[in-house]
Amino acid sequence: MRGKGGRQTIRDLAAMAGVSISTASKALNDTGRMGEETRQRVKRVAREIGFRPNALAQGLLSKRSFTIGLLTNDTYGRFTLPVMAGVSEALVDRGVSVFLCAIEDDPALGQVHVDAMLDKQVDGIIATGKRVDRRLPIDLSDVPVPVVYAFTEGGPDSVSFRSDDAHGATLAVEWLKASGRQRIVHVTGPEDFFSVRERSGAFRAVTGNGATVLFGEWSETWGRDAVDRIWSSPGEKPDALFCGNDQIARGAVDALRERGIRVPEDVAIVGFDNWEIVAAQMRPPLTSVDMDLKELGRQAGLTILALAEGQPVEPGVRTLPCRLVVRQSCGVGSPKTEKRR
Amino acid sequence: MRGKGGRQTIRDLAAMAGVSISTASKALNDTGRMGEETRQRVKRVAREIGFRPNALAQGLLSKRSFTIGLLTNDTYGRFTLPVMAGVSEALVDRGVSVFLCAIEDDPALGQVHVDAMLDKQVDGIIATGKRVDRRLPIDLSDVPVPVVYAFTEGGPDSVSFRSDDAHGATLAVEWLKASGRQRIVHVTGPEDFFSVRERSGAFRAVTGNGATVLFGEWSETWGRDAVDRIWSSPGEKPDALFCGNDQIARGAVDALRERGIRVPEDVAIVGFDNWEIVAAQMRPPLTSVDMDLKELGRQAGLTILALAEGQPVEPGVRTLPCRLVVRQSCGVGSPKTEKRR
DNA sequence: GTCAAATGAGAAAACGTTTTCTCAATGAAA
DNA sequence: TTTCATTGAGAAAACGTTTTCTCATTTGAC
Repeated sequence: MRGKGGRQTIRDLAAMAGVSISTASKALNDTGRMGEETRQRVKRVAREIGFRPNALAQGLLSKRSFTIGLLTNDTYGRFTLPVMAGVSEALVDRGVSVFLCAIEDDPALGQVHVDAMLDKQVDGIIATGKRVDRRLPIDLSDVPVPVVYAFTEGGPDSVSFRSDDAHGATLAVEWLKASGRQRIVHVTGPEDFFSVRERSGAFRAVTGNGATVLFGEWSETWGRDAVDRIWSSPGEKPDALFCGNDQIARGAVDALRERGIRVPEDVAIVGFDNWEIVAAQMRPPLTSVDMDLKELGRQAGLTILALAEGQPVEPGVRTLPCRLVVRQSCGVGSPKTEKRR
Repeated sequence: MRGKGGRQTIRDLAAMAGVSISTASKALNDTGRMGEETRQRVKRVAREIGFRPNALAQGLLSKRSFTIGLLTNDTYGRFTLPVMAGVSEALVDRGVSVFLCAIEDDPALGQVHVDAMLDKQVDGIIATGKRVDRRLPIDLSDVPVPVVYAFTEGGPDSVSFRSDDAHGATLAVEWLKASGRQRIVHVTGPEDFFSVRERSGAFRAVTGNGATVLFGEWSETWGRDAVDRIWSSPGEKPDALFCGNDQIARGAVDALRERGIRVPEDVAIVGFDNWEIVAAQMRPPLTSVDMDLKELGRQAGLTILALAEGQPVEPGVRTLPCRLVVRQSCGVGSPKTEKRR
């Protein structure tokens, strides 16, 4: 019935149901006036022939395409994928589809994608990236549709979402303290990252003044180097490491093992990002702070939808709480459940 | 000029250029007949006001939306992301945008996404997955638009693309042999994977009959276990391991190091997938077979476009050659370049 | 000067919807 | 019966393009 060359239009439907096009439309949308029997007949025929309205035609008239764009410069997709999943999940049952545009760091490419999306009359654009304190290489401040920023820096007066990294760090430290650790060291990424400063700030605040923070890069190598540096200097050694991401944690655990130091018995480890593919494969599996990027995506999706519908949305930065995903790198005494705020 | 409420339509453009709508349209599309001066004037005004035609209106008329859908059940995006990048790269400068739909393994969700895309009149759908010998949880055999399968099993008479895993395995083995290795063992994933059989088949063919193949799972743990098993059994030890993926390779390297066996001096390692984030962070960095999924995506994109334009495309499975990405896990004597077929 | 061909440009139809307007038929109140 | 409100349903306009027609004017050949 379907299939063969082009879909059924409302004109076909109207003919089959023996009504006019306008009546057919009104029947389907539960608007207008007509006999109940007529309305049901149209609906029944529609169901039978599998009629689905052409969204292009609807969009032309309604000025709503039920389409949004997700712009990202995060090539690996490590941050973008969860965000995308959240956006999609929030919007799919409202009939909204998502254009994904990976623009690397190329402004020209970005412009091409943005233009293509605007031509297609997207109802809004969500900008996302790989770093919360950097802008995308393209200026979205005067595109003619609403824009929401997620995990990337937005312009002034923009609506943006990011995780509450200070909260994440606090969760980690409190967990370590609660499991009896006294001397916690924070091994993290480059200090010019906003999230590094957020996390280390909270770390210092919660641990007290003296606590050590080591800044480096986002790599396993740095995790190993940091451990080497700590354990080859004199003085008391830490009984816990809070690492700035899961890769650093991985490097640290490897280096500890090589030194014959046991995790979690001698040293407990907490990571950041909860990058499943790393955290869960480690031995022992890594307890890690999850930024809940999917939820962030969900909220960004709902917000862009609200904006598209003309609802007012307060500009500003919204931060979302983190979660601690407990695995075995902090000891087995700990409950295995997740901890939420 | 732009921005304020709604974009300029061709009607505005025509008025500003002092011509009729039809003349404006023909001027922009270099069709129809008119004075050269008129044509240029229209184009100039269009440029000045930044006119861009509404793709919804164009699509309504032309039956082409310049939009395609990418359907995937690969949640991590490990395979989907490179494919997506290739698709997008191939299509963006032809004005085609891509809907990304992650459907997990949920048929109902898949149907919702497919329906939404069809409503939006996508010109075609590319189906992609996480495993070459499994179907998506939804039947695409009678959607009314062209479908191309990439890195997932397509129906009979479908057009599909996958990497030539036998070729990849051959590349790996020949590289190891060329660098003087004699006793190569293949440590790979579960035998019920088509790609495992492809690779191990080629491995056996190239190494000669006696060569050992160990089937297991796709994890670091299995890589470690395999090394333990090999080195704790009696007999001559291998001087090279060809691993079924990069995670297995990683586990193997870790286990070897713990045994004091040097990589690459004592044992050379080649991985599969060239998953940058794993392969490049390892120490030593891992030489790995790259399935060139981006190229696969590019070709899928071009193919779906051809189909959308009504060009005939031969059904069947197309396999694409792999590349060997040489890093340091096979010795430094080897050239540092990539090897292609 | 006549006629055919070429040129320049606009009118109108079409794409598939939704929405507003119109109108005839029905029913009820006087 | 007349009048008026209500009901059911269709006609037409609109959304922003592209394309096909039509037509008046100019050009060129004789």
